[in-house]
Amino acid sequence: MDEAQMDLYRLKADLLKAAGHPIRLAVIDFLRDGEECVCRIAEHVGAERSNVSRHLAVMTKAGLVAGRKDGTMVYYRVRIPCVIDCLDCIEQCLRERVEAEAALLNGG
Amino acid sequence: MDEAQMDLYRLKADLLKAAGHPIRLAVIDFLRDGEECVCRIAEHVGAERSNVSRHLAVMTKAGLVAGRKDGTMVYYRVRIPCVIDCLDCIEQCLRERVEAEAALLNGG
DNA sequence: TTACTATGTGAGTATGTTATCACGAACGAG
DNA sequence: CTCGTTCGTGATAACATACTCACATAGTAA
Repeated sequence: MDEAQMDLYRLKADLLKAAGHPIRLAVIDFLRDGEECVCRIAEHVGAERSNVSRHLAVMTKAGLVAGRKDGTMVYYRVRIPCVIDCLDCIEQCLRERVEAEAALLNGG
Repeated sequence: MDEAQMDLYRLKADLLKAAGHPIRLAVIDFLRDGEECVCRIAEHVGAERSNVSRHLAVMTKAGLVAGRKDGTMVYYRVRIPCVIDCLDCIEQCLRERVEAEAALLNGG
């Protein structure tokens, strides 16, 4: 097991962990169409602002999103465009799994 | 925020969390070309068998992999084919991020 | 039967994550 | 200036995860 290869796995795992929370997925989805302030994000996902702020910090550290300050507001946006595609791919995985389970139940 | 939508986010997050560990990513990568027993997996990723066994249990619960018993051995395989594509997509995200950072350093 | 192997699991410890509350810094309005 | 808003963060508690060791189970082989 190559150590450089293991480092790549670590980077990938960090990215996956940063995305692996329902609130954070909801945030990313909300930012699909453009930037939003923390206040609106918190309202949309139905969580406390301080909590959302921490989730945004986690995603910022992972490079998933980025914030832009404007007065008292901070507007966040998705930083890597293909993250959206990845999440759609995950949803496809979920559908595949559900279909496989259904096939199993039908004696496939 | 729709409750059904939140449930979908929870499912996605569970899948992402199940994949979000370097050892587990190494295992999935190792299983690209077919099934392998726990013994060989543990040897390949350089971790204790009991530890690998637990990681496999996590991934099995999430539906990422599945095991097949044959004598004393248990052979694991990737259960959802498109998981492989997803991970390649994640790697692409990593590359995009690195390029964005490089562009930033070059004054882009 | 005994000896050996492969696998999984209970117990314990260490570490990491999440949510909440209270607070402070930064900014705009008046 | 003061007041209210937005945002982030320290402290804490509750919870989840990861790893190791020792052991149990289930199978193979002699």
